[in-house]
Amino acid sequence: MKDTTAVNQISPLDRVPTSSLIAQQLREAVMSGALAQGSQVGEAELAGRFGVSRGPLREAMQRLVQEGLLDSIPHRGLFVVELAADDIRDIYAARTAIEGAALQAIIGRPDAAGIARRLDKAVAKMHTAAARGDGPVLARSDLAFHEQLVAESGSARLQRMASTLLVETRMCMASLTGKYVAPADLADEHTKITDAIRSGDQAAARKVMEDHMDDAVGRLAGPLAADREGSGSR
Amino acid sequence: MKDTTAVNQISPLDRVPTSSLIAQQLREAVMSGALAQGSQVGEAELAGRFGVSRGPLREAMQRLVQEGLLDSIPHRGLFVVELAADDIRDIYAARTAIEGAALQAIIGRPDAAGIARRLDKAVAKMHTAAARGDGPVLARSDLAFHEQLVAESGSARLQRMASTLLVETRMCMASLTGKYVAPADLADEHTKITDAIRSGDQAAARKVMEDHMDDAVGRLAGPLAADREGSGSR
DNA sequence: CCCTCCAAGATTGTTGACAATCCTACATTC
DNA sequence: GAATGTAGGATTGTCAACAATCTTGGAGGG
Repeated sequence: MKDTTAVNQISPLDRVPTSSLIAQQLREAVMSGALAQGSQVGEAELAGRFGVSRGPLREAMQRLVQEGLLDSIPHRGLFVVELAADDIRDIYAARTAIEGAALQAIIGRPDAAGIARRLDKAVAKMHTAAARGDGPVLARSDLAFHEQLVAESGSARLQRMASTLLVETRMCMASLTGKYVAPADLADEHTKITDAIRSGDQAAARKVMEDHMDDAVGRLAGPLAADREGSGSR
Repeated sequence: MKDTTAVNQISPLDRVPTSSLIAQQLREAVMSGALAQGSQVGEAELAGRFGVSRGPLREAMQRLVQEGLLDSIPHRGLFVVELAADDIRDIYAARTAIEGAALQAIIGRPDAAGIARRLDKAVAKMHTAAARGDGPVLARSDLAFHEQLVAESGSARLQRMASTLLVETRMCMASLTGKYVAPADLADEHTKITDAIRSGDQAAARKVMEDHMDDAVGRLAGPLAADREGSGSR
C-alpha cells in the first residue's frame, strides 16, 4: 500500500542535469532512426534545435560515445554507428548473456511467481497490439518486455547494459522499416519465457532465451544484409 | 606472419581526442583508489592538474558517469561511487553473465585450443607473480587474464561491458588494501578455466565460471562489509 | 540554547568567442 | 589531362568569463 500523506511522499528530488536530458533525447533520436545510421551529428545545428549552447550538448554526446551509439572521429565529428550483420549477431550474443542471467536471477527469487505475473501483463500488451495489427506498438512492447525482464532481476548493472543493447536493437528494426515485420506469434514466444520462470528449471530457461534470441537474429540479419547490399550506406 | 614493409604498415591513424585521454586517466585513478570512493572530484583542481580547461574535463567525466564509475549530483559535483557489499554481488553477477558468455563463445570457435594456449600464458604470469609473493602484480595479472578472456571472444560489446566491470572489481580490491590478499592457489583456479575451454563442455565451463566468481565474491564481500562497518565512509 | 535568516565564498552550469583542423573547389604546373 | 598546391568556408576543439546554485559561518530573535 502506498503512503499518500503529503509529508511522507517527499523523496530526494532528482533534478536531472541538462546533459542527461539531451542524452536521453539523442538516444531516442538514434533509436527511432530520426538520426540515420552513419549520418553526422552536427553540433551547431543540434545545439540550436535544443536551445542550448554547444557545451552541454557535447557532454551529452560523449555519453553516447561511451555507450557505443556514436562514433567519434577527431576534428571531423560524431557519427551514428552503422550496424552491420556482424553487429546484429554481437548485439544478440550480448543480449543473450545479459537477459539469460537476468532470467536465472529471477528464477532464484522467492517471488518468482509474482514476477512472472507482472511480465505476463507485458505480454498481454503485445497480444492486443498484435491483434490490432499495430506493428510499431508491437515492436515497442517487445522491447518493453525485455527491459522489464532485466529490471525485475534487480541488477542495476545488467539493467544499464541491457538499456544500451535495446537501443541498438531498435535501431536495427528502424533501419529496416518496411522490410521487417514482427511475426504474428511474437507474443506467444514471450509466454515461453514467463513459463520458464514458473517452471524453475534454470537450464531449460537458458535454452528458451537462447532460442528466442536466435530467432530474432534470423529475422533481422538476413533482411539487413540484403538491405546494405542494395544501397551503399552513404 | 605480419607484413613488415613500411608502406603496408600504414593504418588509419587513430588520434585520440583529449577527452578520451582524460577519461582513461580518470578511470585509472578511480581504479587504483587514487580517487577514494565517495570523494568528490573537483573540476577546477583536476583541470589544473591535467593542464586543460574545465570543458574537456567535464566531457571526460560525463563518460565515467555513463559507465557508472562516477555519481552526478546536480549543482553539487561528481563523486566516486561507493561500492557496498550488494554492489560486489551485483558486479560479480554481471561478470558471471559476461565472462560466462565469452567462455561459451570461445568454446564454439574452431581455434579454441589456440586461445586456451594464449590464456595459459596469462596464467603463467600469475604463477610467477604468486611465486614472488608480489600481491599487486598478481591482482593485476588476474584482471588481465579476464580481460583477455573476453577479448578473445571477439565481441566488442562484451568487451566494453567487461572493461567497466573490471574497473569496479579493482576498485573493491584497492579499497581493501591490507585486508584483501590474493590466495595462493589463485593461478591454479584460472587453469580450470583454460582446461574448461579445452574440454569443450559448455555446461561444465559455465559451472567453472560460476564457481570462480562465487569464490571471488566470498573473498571480497566479507572483508568489505566488515570494513565499511568499522569506519563511516567518506 | 536552539532555530531561523542572511551574506560571503566556493563550486558547478552555461555561454559566446577564439584557435585549430578539415573538406571543397579552384588555380597552377608538368 | 592528371597531379599538386592553395585559398575559402565550415566544423570541431578549447578557453575564459559570467550566471546560477550550494555550502558555511555567524548574527539575530525566540
